[in-house]
Amino acid sequence: MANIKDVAERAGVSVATVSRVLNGRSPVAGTRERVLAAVAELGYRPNVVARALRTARTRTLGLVISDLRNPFFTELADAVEQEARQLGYSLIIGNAGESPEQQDDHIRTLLDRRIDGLLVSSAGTGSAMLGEAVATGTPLVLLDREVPGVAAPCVRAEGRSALTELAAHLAALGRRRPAVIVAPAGTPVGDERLESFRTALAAHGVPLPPERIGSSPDLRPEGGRQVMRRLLDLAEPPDAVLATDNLMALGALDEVRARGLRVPSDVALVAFDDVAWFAHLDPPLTAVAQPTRELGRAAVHTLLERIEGREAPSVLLPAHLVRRRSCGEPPTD
Amino acid sequence: MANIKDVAERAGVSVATVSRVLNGRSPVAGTRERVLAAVAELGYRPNVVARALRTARTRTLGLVISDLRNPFFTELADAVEQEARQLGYSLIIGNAGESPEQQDDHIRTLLDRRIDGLLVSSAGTGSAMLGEAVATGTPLVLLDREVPGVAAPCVRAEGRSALTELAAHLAALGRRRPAVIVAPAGTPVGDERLESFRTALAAHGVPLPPERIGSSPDLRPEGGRQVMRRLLDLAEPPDAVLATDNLMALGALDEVRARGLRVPSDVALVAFDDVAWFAHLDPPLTAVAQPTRELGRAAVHTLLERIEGREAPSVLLPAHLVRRRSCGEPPTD
DNA sequence: TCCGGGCGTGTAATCGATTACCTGACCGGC
DNA sequence: GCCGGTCAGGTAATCGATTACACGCCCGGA
Repeated sequence: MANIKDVAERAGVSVATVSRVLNGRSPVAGTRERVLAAVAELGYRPNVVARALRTARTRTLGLVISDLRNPFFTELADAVEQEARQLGYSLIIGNAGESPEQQDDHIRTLLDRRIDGLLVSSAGTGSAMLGEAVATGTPLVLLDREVPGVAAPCVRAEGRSALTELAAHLAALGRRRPAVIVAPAGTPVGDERLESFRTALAAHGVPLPPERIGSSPDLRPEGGRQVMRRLLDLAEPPDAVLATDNLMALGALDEVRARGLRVPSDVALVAFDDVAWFAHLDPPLTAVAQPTRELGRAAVHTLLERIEGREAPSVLLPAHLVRRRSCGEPPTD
Repeated sequence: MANIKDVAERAGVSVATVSRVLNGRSPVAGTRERVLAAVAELGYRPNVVARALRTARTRTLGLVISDLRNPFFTELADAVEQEARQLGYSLIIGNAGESPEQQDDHIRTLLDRRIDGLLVSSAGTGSAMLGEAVATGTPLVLLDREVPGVAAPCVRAEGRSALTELAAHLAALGRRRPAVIVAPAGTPVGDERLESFRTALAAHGVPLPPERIGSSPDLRPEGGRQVMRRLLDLAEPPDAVLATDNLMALGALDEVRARGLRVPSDVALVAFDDVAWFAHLDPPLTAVAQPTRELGRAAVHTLLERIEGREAPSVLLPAHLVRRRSCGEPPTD
């Protein structure tokens, strides 16, 4: 592959001039054209590696995602990638698969590659490498999940208003015994969603007793199914269940069906994260939709602010309720 | 961040010695330990960018995936990433979103970054940049989709045996009017699947007339739904439908339900690509499962062969039928 | 005692760009 | 006619590693 020296020789100028032409600096018309002609003839493309070494900027961002196979995170990763590319950055995606060790492994690799900035939707309750990242001075922005003790802005959605709407929706439909399937203990988002929902229900005089709150062992269908099993075995089983993650909701739905029960007539089901598939389930699932694309966009912008040395606050975007048929009402559209 | 010179000074040796210690060459015990101690004290990590410039190897692979939001490709990307990482390579994923322009954009960027090798599951019928990649001498391996005119090995699954099994399965269940929803015209995999299925059906004396073959305008649910609409409007509607992609199958299912018909009693439904969600649909979908993990693994290995300058043949792995309930039989397990 | 070989380590070139600094040409004003 | 300013463009240092080559030391054999 041709390098800058080849171009310089062909155009009869020095490498400095070639570099200046390509970076839009001084040269005059005649020289400029000769250089551009040489570039075109040789099919020259600057070596990004060499440039990165010299300028100490790789124009690459890193994204460590907690679980790429969870469709919510797939969408989020896609949104981040698109925004990054639009702004001239490449993105290296690492999938932690909900394992803190793999997450650390990825962060380590990304730091070694001298990425300009790092986005992390942390698996588990955080990890040692996050501190290391901050220590090296690599700009860091947390995505979707807050990590206690890590000094970095966090970009995520808040469910308060959507859950308020949901509580009203359920109350209007006469559901009086709600239950919640929450993420494994210690996940901050899960706790927040639970509390918001409890508060919203209370406003309608509907209680949320401890026995109708189940913590799933994992963020996968099987975990959701286990909790749903326990809930349906209750002497007074719930008439509406909110799962705080889309995969857990799927497992919960499996359990309902396995018992020959029906959604929504026997029990209403609502999920967090409105993934594309929900519209194709039977019945289509009512869901709290996070603004995925905006989250990705905001995350990249926040990170770029930090890369350019500016302070950047955390971002909280509102989620909203998408009413479908899993609570017993016809869809609004 | 500390560099190799800092380590050398601290250990009282030259940079060459540090490099040799870190790369497992000559130095003797005493020196070696002093260097390692200095490395530990300074928290030194080699600068991958500088190393890549010098050695002309980035230890990075590129993957351009046709549509990251299609769960089949998400799984495939995940499989590729895991295998690459295990072998000491990072992976940069680019999502083409089924657009040849975006695909070219990504390939361009990846070549500029001097990745060691490129994996592409090409969107559309291929693109100009694929030729460019070959021209630069960057090792290239095609994934899932063959591209005519591009001289590169292709790693994919073949459905012949699974479709033979499927034809027998359908025949045994008394389905005599099969139909197929194929990918947009010109997609080689789609054509192959269609022909394999036709041949397999013929062995059971079941015809597949042209009016029961519908080509979808895209690889998304809406396209599948449109074709299904046409099929169900036929004077003699099909009693079994095979969709050659998982998203088209979803749309087809929507149409069946929208008409108040049932799967499998009114029409059987089978999809290509066994994505995790299929098991959670109602009824769980029978599917032709591609060996995703093995495909990813084989793709990375094939690419590494080429990177090391060896010839590598194309790889064809067998898909297999996963029987669930969407054709009318209870699941085998 | 001297010489050769092997081994450990240092010196410096190199990868391909960017960029600070310098040079020389040209022009205008006095 | 001389001097200073402007500007295009060249020279060379630099980023942080790897590695060819050279050097010096030590040891063994003649």
